[in-house]
Amino acid sequence: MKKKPTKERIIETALLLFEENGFHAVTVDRIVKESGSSKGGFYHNFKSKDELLYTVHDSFITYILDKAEDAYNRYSTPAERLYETIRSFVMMFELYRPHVTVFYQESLYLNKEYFETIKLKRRRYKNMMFSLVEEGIACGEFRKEIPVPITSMAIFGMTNWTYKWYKETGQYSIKEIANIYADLVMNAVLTKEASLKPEYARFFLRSELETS
Amino acid sequence: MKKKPTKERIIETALLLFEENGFHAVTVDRIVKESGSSKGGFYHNFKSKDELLYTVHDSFITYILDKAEDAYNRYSTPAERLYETIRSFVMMFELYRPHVTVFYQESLYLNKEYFETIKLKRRRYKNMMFSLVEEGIACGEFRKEIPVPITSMAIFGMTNWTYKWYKETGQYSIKEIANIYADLVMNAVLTKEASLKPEYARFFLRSELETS
DNA sequence: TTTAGCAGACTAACCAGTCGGTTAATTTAG
DNA sequence: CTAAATTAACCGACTGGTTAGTCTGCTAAA
Repeated sequence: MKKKPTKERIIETALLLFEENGFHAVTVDRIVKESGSSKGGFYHNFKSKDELLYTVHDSFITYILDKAEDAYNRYSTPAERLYETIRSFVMMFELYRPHVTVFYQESLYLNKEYFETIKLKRRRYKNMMFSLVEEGIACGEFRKEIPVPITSMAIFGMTNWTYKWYKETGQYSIKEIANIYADLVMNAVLTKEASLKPEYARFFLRSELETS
Repeated sequence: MKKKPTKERIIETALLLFEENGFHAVTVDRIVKESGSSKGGFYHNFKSKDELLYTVHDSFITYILDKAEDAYNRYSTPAERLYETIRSFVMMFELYRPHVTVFYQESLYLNKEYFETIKLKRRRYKNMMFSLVEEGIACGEFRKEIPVPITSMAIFGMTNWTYKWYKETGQYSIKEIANIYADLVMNAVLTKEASLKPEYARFFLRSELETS
């Protein structure tokens, strides 16, 4: 049984403590104690408590940017891309819910320089969603009466909010939730014609009656 | 020119400071200074810094519960009730955005007893949304394949998230945003038949072409 | 020998809350 | 109505506890 490196142990412990108690309510002494490390160990691996917070932020946004680019490259129509982006984002909560919580809850407390770096990556993610919706409207798959920025932020809100309530032990699996969210969004944005395309039928949930 | 009472001035100042900097990054000394009061004035009006945080929380949740009950009583079909609830919720941001920010951002730091009180009211609001969706499915206006809890939380997420990005100076007015959100949700949840009812036509945005 | 990694006692700064005192309003007594 | 007494509202210097970060030193690997 080989022990994980100190740095990793500190990050993992801090992540869970920050999630539950908030950045300011968690002391370095507590992180150090619960991760089985020491003040010396902590400040050997991190310049400051702020740098630790930044590390947690960056690991998540880097991961999710990667996933979104992936969904974009694997599919060719806006409808498919949006569908996959939403599903992969929601399914990410299985592994990264604590990261997301800290990301959205504690970013206020990031130092100015750290905050700027994160903001850039965050903006890149936002722009990807805007483009997705814009392309969908441009090619006639999405309804043209829904404005790009508001629709995009609505989708973000719906998916991001999951961190506030999702529990692994809940009655719906993360995959089911992902499919429901994707269904809701596709119903909300697709034009009538696009939603009737047989190759897009897979986007929609089926009611029990239809299956019989 | 009569001055507002100390208590109000403290609440208003604290609200803005908490919103921008977070509860723990704002000291009582700073609140006192920027509101033109003093330590004595502060502790005369509040038992503790925690009680001030509670006051801010309670004023918002009480207001929004009221609005939701109102929307419920003024209309008689689930579709109309949901439509109005969403619109009144989003329009609330015009006045209460700082409250909402503090409500969702700093509730971690509420004392146990205070937190319990707020949790009860929060739960009442959640239950209202669940009932709304449930009744819509039961009477056949909403699609029966969308599960009540997930759909409800999706609607919450979409609307609540607004506090993260809404600016009064943005290109869309709060009323426009409210109408767009309501359109998206109605498209997502209504059955085909319900959405064709002429009395529900007002729920949907019209594209420029249709108006000519 | 050197140095990376870590341990833990120590410190300086910060901050929520206290306390003794002041002023202004309201109530009571004559 | 007037003076005295009481209370509400407020002021700001001070304190005691807390906490991020430092520093000296130890151990084991290179």
